[in-house]
Amino acid sequence: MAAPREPLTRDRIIDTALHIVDGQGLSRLTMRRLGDALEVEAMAIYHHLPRGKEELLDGLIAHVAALPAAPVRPDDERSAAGDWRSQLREWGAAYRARLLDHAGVLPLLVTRRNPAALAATTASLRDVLRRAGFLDAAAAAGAHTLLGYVIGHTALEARAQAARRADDPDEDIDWDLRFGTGLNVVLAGLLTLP
Amino acid sequence: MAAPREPLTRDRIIDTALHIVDGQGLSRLTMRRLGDALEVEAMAIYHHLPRGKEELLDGLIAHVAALPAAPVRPDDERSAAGDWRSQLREWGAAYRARLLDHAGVLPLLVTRRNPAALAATTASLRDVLRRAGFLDAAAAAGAHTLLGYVIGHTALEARAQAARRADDPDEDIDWDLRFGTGLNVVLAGLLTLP
DNA sequence: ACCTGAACACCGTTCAAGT
DNA sequence: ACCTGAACACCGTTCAAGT
Repeated sequence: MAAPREPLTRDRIIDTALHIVDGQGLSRLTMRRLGDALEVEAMAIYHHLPRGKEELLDGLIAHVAALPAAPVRPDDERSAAGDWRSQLREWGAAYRARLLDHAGVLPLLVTRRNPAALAATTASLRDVLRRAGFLDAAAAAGAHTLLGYVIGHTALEARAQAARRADDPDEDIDWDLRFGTGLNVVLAGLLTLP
Repeated sequence: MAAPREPLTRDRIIDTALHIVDGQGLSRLTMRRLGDALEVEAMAIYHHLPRGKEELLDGLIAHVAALPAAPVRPDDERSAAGDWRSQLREWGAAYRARLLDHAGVLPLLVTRRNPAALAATTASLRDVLRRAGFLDAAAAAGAHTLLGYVIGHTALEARAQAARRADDPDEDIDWDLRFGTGLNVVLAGLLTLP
């Protein structure tokens, strides 16, 4: 008797696709290979993702990029004024780690596809800054500055790690330190906003 | 008599490819279409770019991303101390404009391909900061912070512009202003570096 | 040296058909 | 409702052949 196959699901499809991207790279993600990994014909995927590969890539972005900055408790009394800096430092470290874990998805984040995928994260950053006392306009601009830095700097890091090989060890950068330094620069600069 | 065809050249190939990407998007850049645009069979391209499409994309990145921050004159006496800020503001505006002009190449900048393409730009930024009086370590970190911000924020902008349509005018962001605000945040924060 | 033609092993996707 | 098989219009690339 055949093993009772797990039913095909949108979530399971996207999880499996992410696994392929993480393990073999974005260019190896094909509908046929994804079908193989799901033990199904490639065409079955279209039943759950009618827009095909476009929808699959949109799903990958949404899965990786939606990491909010604010903790679940929206009005934590214990968070002293000024604590927003360490909260954003923690968020930045977590977001960077997530992007590096799924570095194959990074190029998709810079495409015009699924532009809404970062809306929740941006809104969350804006809220943190607003609660810290920033005016609306400053909070909105600060959120974009922060997110832009984190995504861009992490992209530079991912690129540089590809160049690091035995015959080119002259550039020996501590990326943990460098990311933290830059994040502190941005956080310090936010204080100059009106 | 047939028109004397312009000889095929590495530069002409990459220029034509960039034209296709700018006009039709990265996904429409195929070796066959590129051959058509060059009035040549696609296979002729391989004679000038032996590594094929990989080398073509590497060339696109190098062509778009290598915009130095320092002017040609490396030791301009007239540049007063403190003028480095406006110099970096000008560079940032120019770099952003270039990335937006070739937004289709942006995803390639976040891939692991051609990791050396940003080396010249990074070195140039480091030099500007060093001449402004920053210590070596601070100049290196500051260069990455700046470049990361500019690339990341511009990527956010390119994404957002894809979402802007008639039925979604609630988010009406002045991106020129927003980019400048964030750049000023980063520049102000650099002053906190040792 | 430079380009072509034909061929190979792949793609994403449609569509009628099965259960 | 959910999946399959065959087919279509494409890809990137190799390789022998032309000039």
